Amino acid sequence: MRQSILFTKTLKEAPKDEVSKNAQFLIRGGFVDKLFAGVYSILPLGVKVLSHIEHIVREELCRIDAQEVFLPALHPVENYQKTGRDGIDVLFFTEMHDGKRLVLGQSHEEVVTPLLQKYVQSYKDLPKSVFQFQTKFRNELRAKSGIMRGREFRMKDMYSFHETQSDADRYYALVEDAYRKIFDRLALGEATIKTYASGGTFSKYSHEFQTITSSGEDTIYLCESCRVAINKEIMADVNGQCPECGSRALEEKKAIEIANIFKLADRFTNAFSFTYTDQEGKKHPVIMGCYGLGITRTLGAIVEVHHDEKGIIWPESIAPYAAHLVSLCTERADVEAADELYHRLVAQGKDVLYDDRAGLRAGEKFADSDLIGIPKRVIVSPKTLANNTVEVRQRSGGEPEYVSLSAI
RNA sequence: CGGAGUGUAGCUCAGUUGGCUAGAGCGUCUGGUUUGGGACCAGAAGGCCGAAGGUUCAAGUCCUUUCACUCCGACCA
Repeated sequence: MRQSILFTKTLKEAPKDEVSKNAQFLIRGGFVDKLFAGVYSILPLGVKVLSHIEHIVREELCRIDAQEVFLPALHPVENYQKTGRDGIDVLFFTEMHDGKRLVLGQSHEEVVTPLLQKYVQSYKDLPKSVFQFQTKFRNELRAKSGIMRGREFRMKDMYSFHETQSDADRYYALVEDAYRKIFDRLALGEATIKTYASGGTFSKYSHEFQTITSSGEDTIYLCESCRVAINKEIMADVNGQCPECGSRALEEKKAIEIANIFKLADRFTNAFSFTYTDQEGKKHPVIMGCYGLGITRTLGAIVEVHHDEKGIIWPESIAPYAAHLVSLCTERADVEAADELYHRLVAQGKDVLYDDRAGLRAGEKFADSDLIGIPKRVIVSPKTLANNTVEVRQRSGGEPEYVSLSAI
């Protein structure tokens, strides 16, 4: 991608009323734009990062036999009346011309449960797991923390269906393991802590995945030896002890919940009379689990964890581009040499952002490159061309490396 | 929905006890000089001062209403 054709521009200053680092850098770098409180446009660079995050999530979920679907965002209100959730206050309502009431999807139990019901009748049809990437709508009382709490946001949600609770528990553990791998690949593994949280009616606890960051909205208590944490909301229920080792040596941290896993038992399947027939011909309620992972929020969390005073430092796995080719060339012959290098990299299948903008000084280009945060920077200039090299630098710092043009 | 704060140029902000023909920096456009860390010089364009009422000879400035945004609560992925 030639940077000269990119329609977004970087900003020198952050919008005055954005406080959170994720919002400041994502807006300044041209990854997102705020339309109004809690509602953001995702711009070309942001789309690249988001799609890389989703690619990783998709790969790991497919490994545990989950199947991708894409469910509607418009839901008939009747489904919520069946589950008794038509009164919850985060729902956005709208209606059709004939007055039929609709809900803008805030979650998809009310859609996915009757969907699977159409295909699952027998124990032979279980277990099943489906997931999607969706825009969720939640009428938050207050949007805040940049893209971390929006009224419209992207989320991966997954639902699994089982014969028994023990099979659901087995899958729950598989999802936990898949999430661990996802967070490792997103360079959030270190900072992301499995956290005990309130479980609702059907299990003692649910589990959240909390990324430790000062801009987080949740307070968790971290047990260093187990690397698990307890959400403040249930500290009283666990008597202030780590549920795994009983330790009381817990450290208070601010964190942002980027994912959760939840046992639903027959909470939703009962509402739709969703049963399966076992070997003896008896009917049983299908047992469900649900597993959320906030894609937009994860994007924000990664920026919160990986930045310095100059800008974002993307992990390689999700960087918008594999490399930032920064040209400082002005003379025609040099510019042509830089162009040629860019075309060579593209021909090699490398996804490169090429700063070919004319008339900018080196300082401006470097500052933009720091802000955008592509981990590898390749500088081509009259100086390097005179030696038949390019200069390669890591965004994270360290000494430059000079690579011969013939080696590229 | 309670508390606090902010709305002035594309962006960040000045604007004193009401006197404004509304400013600066950045960005944009023209020309010139520069060219490895947001450089410099000269010029130009760009504003219904969030919106609606009101007070006044006079309102960006005071009053009322309203809308929006940010932060702190409550609530929530």
